[in-house]
Amino acid sequence: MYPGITISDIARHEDQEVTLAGWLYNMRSSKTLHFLQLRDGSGIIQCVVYKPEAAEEVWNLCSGLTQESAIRVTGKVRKEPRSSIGYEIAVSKVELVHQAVDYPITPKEHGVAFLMENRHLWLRSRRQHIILRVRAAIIKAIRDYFDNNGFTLVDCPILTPNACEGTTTLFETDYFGEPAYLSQSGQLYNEATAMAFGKTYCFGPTFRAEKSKTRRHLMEFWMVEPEVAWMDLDGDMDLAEDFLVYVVGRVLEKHEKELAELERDVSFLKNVKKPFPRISYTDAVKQLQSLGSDIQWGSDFGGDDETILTRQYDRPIMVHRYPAAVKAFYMKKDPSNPDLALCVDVLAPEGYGEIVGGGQREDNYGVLEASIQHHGLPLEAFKWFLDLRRYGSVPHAGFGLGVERTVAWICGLQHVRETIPFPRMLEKIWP
RNA sequence: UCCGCGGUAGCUCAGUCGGCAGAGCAGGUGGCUGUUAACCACCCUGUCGGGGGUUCGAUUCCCUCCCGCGGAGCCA
Repeated sequence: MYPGITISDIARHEDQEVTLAGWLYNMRSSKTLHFLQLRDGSGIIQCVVYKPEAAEEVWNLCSGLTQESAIRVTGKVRKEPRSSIGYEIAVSKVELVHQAVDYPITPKEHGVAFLMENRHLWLRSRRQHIILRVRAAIIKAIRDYFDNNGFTLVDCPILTPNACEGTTTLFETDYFGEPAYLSQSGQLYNEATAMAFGKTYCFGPTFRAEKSKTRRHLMEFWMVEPEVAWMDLDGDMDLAEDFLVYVVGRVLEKHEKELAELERDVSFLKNVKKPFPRISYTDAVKQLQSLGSDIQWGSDFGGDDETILTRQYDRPIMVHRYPAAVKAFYMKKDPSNPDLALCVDVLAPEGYGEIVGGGQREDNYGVLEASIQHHGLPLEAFKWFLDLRRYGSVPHAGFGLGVERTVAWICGLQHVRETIPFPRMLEKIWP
């Protein structure tokens, strides 16, 4: 058995008798008519049972159907101008495969807590369905961009022996009696693969055990991380800009209708064109202060600062050269001012904030070794990483893009929890 | 971890200045020849988050715990 004709494909079967397999999304009835809304994962179509023309057992079976019961419906595909998809099914036969009892998500309003408890069922709802399809399209566009531009996919390990950056809290697991940690970034391993392949990217889940409880945080999230040998910070910004323009353009090109169904105002997305404003951290701080923020040079932006700053622009902005003191140990210092790191964050507009973080890496053995020690990290754990600076060290750079934040931004969502099928949130790991 | 808001029917919520708990939806029954979160009528539904306290009486006031939501910090 293999699924046959799908609803998305129904236009090619006009005036033919077809059998569709799916679930009953909703039903409305009157004395002589049943309107079955059939959902098959590819779409929803209305199936009409007209009593005077229907077999008695078909009519009676439909009278007892419940929301989300599994059925096979046979009937003729006919053009119907009143239908939102232009077609409906004139039913001749219905087979009940499984009767659902008391499906909890009714076609009415529900609260987020209830829906998250029923996330395994919520995925069947129209809005969630659209969001996850757009997510899939975004991921496809990301892969296509790198695959078509000379990058090799070289994935990084998820189980790691030590903290990559030594800054954030990691999930610890037991690795045959030794502690191991779930990766929070493929960054360090990516530097090794870039020295082997030139242009690489990794794409997978990453884990942060931080007690973050905001609309922008998940404990488990997906990140794509390109890394390029012989690339400096300016090249890194060129790449991030070109990449984001491509991804947003691809989604708009193929999924604008879905975004409209999510009531996304796509005008901001249509502004995602080169060039993105490139603002130094120092200038951004001055700009924020003139806008009323009490931020001081040297501290990282707060959520409000990011929102205030991004609202000044009509497209993503790239803020570069943050104070080295607030950045990771592997960031290369700006030769013209060693208090600054050669790094960049891309901030999405409309208050969505940081979706990309990256920069140029320290390629000098002695400087990197000192930085590891300065950050209080164990040198022996980074021996292999230092090796990359002993054997043909070259300038290199890269960045990481958070998939869920990108999906939230493109879809215009309030919270990242709807951008992944089963979000892992603070102290909430069910379903 | 901290700050704020909340927990009342299966769901979304109202309400009780301390005195028999109430709407809509869902579910059930009946009605309606084209519905689009269909509509109309009737019926059914409660540990008012848990524990303790004050009180003649607590769902309501107080304390405490649990859970949820929003935000901060940190980050993608």
